[in-house]
Order: sequence, then structure tokens, then C-alpha cells
Amino acid sequence: MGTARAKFLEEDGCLVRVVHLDRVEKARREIISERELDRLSLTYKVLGDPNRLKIVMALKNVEMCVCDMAAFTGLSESAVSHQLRRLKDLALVKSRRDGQIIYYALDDEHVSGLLEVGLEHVRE
Amino acid sequence: MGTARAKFLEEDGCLVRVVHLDRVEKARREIISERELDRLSLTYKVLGDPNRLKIVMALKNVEMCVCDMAAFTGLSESAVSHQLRRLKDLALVKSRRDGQIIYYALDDEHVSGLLEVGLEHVRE
DNA sequence: TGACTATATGAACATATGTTCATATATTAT
DNA sequence: ATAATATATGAACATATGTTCATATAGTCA
Repeated sequence: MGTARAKFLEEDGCLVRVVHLDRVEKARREIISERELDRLSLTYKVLGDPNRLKIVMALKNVEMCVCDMAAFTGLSESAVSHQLRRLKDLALVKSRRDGQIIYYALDDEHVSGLLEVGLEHVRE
Repeated sequence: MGTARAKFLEEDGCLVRVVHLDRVEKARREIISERELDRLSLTYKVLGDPNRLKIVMALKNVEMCVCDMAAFTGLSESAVSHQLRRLKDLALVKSRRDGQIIYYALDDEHVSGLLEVGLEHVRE
């Protein structure tokens, strides 16, 4: 039944095979900016490590300090600190200081939202 | 003002520093299974690459075949195919055949949900 | 059937990533 | 101040990841 066939078009001096030029152009029009795409992929990537994800899942329920998270995950405090920095850089996690101790928590509801939707998908 | 101080407890024959034992235990009780955690982190990881994310974002709006996505992303068809396999393994993407052409689309609404929430977070 | 088209796969290679170890910073307590 | 505590950082190393290239598979059309 399929009658679609490839055309070839020139792109940057190269021949590129395209079956649905209209779809490719539609996708090009509707894609988000390179900048947003990079930031978005970094956001997912930072959740894409089991240890970091474990940290974030824990923070979903309770504030914790570095050594608590180290005890919980089995990582060294240094490793946890490195990971927290990445999480903080992408605004997945925020911190507040109380005396010598720095408490970490999820940055906002979007983060729990991401975890919820992800879990739903994994569990279906 | 902070009066919290660390205790040391034995864990697998090692001394581990813990400030809030109650929180660590709470986190341990409430954490999801190792299996779910792995699958969840793989799900985020697979979205955590700019090229794969670009593919998925495009599929949010329109069905595409491999060579369309190759043209759209600037990747080779082989590279796109490799990435699609990973996306399919984690049920982020599904495919249907029509003649010689295989059309790809997002697997379900959870995937667009993940993209929506992620974008909201990045844009705030 | 056999030639052709679209997609998939395996191995290899270069780059990216996460942990460790040593050390630095910042706050508190004496 | 000085010592002690909690966290952060930099460099280095081993492993993981993504692309390429060559080749394989699977469906289609003559």
C-alpha cells in the first residue's frame, strides 16, 4: 500500500535522501531553539544516572545534608557533593544553610512533576 | 543556630557519618525498587542526548521515517537508526510499517508529558 | 525470482562521564 | 585565634557513550 518514495535534495553540498519534505520542514519550523534544546537535554541527562536519581527521589520526601545522602546512597561524600553541584547547576535541587550543615531539597514542583510522569511511564 | 551533629554508625564494616539517621531511614523505606530506579534513570538518560531529544521533539508533532529524521537532524541514517532502537527499547517511541517505510511516533502521552514538564522547568 | 529500497546491526574508535584521592573553603566552637 | 566540622573542588583514571563504516535483513516491485 505504501507509495511514498525518496527524493534527493542538496543540503550543504551533500545529497540527502528525504521521503517527506513537508514533514521535515514542519519539524524545522516547530523545533525549539538550540539553546533550549541543550538545556532540556542536560536536564534529562542529569536525571539519567541511577545515583543522582536516587538522590533526587530521596529529596522528594525529605530535606537532607550531604552526609545523609552519602549514607543513603553508599557513595562517598565527595561523590555526592559533585553530583549535587550538577543537580544544582540545572536547578533541579536547591540548598539552604543552617549552621554548619547545608540542607538540600528539590528546587520546585516541576522536578517532582518530572519524577511523577517518568514513574507513571515506567510502571505502565 | 544549627545544633545538628554527626554520629558515626557501622555499615558493612565501615564507619559512616550520619547527621539525620531518621531521614536516611525514611528515605530507605520510601525509595522505589532498584529495578524501577534503573529503568527510570535509563528513560531520562535516553532523553538526555541532544540528537535523540531533537528526534523525540520532532515526533511530538508529526510521524517520520528514518531518512526524514536523518535529514532533519543532520545525522546519518545509521546513527538515527541506532538512536531509534534505544528510544524504542525504553518505550519512548513506537513504529508502524507502511510498505517499505517504517513510521515512528511517540509511544504514548507520558512521553509528551515528560517533554512538557521538562520544557516548563527549563523555561521558568 | 531477482534487483532494489528502507532500515537495522556489529565492531571499532574517539569523546564524555563518574568516582576517587588530595586538598581547599567556610562556618562553628573553644 | 585555633582546631574541628561540613562541604566543595581539581586532576586523574577507568568505564560508558555516540558516531562511523561495512554489512545484514526485510519488505517491495518488475
